[in-house]
Amino acid sequence: MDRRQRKTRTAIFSAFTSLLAERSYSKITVQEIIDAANVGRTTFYAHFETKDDLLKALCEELFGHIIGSAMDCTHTHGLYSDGSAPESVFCHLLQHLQENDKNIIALLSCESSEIFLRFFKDSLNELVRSQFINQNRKANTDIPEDFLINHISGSFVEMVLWWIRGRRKQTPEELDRYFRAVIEPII
Amino acid sequence: MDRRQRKTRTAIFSAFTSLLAERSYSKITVQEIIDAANVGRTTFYAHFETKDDLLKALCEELFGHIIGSAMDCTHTHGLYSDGSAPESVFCHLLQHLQENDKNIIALLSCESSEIFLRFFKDSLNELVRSQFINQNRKANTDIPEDFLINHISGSFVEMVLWWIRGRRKQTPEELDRYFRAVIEPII
DNA sequence: GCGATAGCAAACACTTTGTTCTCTTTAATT
DNA sequence: AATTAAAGAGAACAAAGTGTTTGCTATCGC
Repeated sequence: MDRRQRKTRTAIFSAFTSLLAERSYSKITVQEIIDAANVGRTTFYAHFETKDDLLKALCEELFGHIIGSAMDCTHTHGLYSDGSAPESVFCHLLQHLQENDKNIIALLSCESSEIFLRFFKDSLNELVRSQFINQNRKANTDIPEDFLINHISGSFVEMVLWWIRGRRKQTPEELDRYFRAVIEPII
Repeated sequence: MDRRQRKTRTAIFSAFTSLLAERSYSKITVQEIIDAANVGRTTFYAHFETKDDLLKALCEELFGHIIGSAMDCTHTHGLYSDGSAPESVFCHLLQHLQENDKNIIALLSCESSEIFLRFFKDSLNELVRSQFINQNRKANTDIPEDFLINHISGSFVEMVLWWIRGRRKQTPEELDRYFRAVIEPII
């Protein structure tokens, strides 16, 4: 990709992220993004069809990265399968968030955080599902697997939301312990 | 309240609900609501300041009712405290949803369902918290109560979302059983 | 029936959107 | 360094949506 293109793309993403820290997604106008990013109107529309399209692109950039890295992690340690392994995928994910790559914390803290968390949950659901396939679990066979998968990814995302709303007072390791306490008894 | 006022209010709510079944919240315009409800522009703005204001009013009408009824329920049976009581608050809530009063199912099924579920979760959180206060629980004292409250209301809402996305194939009683299976072990 | 209140319709100023045009700048390649 | 193709800037545009005002009519509660 052309150096200029990368530059504008970054400028737009970064302006958008800044604006999201102040205002809700629905209240941000394309014009404001353009002004903050210091690009021409035409340029914006050459990169993204609409504001929604920009949001989607940002989400893909954010979570593609994080989930990809978590996927690698599951190859060595599978979910919570082996009891007391300190390295769980969830802990890894939380540490990754903590690092705040691409200002992901700002986006998950903003007024419109739910948009991002919903996107996050969808990606996470796939990850959890892929791990559920080859796993020796407790005899919860009367509870549908699909329900459990949703429960795990759903409550993980709700935990992240809780953590962030509470100003992230816990370390990823603490959070991981909490999460284990509510998830391990049922899988 | 004036009979005419009630009539327009209902017309607007109902038009808004119909539109939400087709299109996402953000793509619905005030003009469309006005046309669908067959009211004058001035009339709409006499009732609601903005589209967001209308949404808020609708949510309050919906969940005020449901949560209020669940509150009564918790007076007799407290959450899941007494082991195998068939009447849990959660089951009650699910049955209430199933009745589809005020077309709540349509709203929770629509493209913008998350807006409503988020509102639902906030109300639910209060309900769960109020029940947690006077309750003899397991010795999970090293896990913060606040975390557990969030986990319970969060995963309930995620379950409802899962249920609705899966076209509500389970009965409220089945769902309640699933939910018990993942919640009772930890409280 | 009467006064008060709610609703309607049209027009309004204003904002936002997405497109089109022309012109300038920059990158990659030779 | 010169060339060419692509990218960006800026202005202007129609179209659509918002929220308000004004003048008039219909309806409610008493």
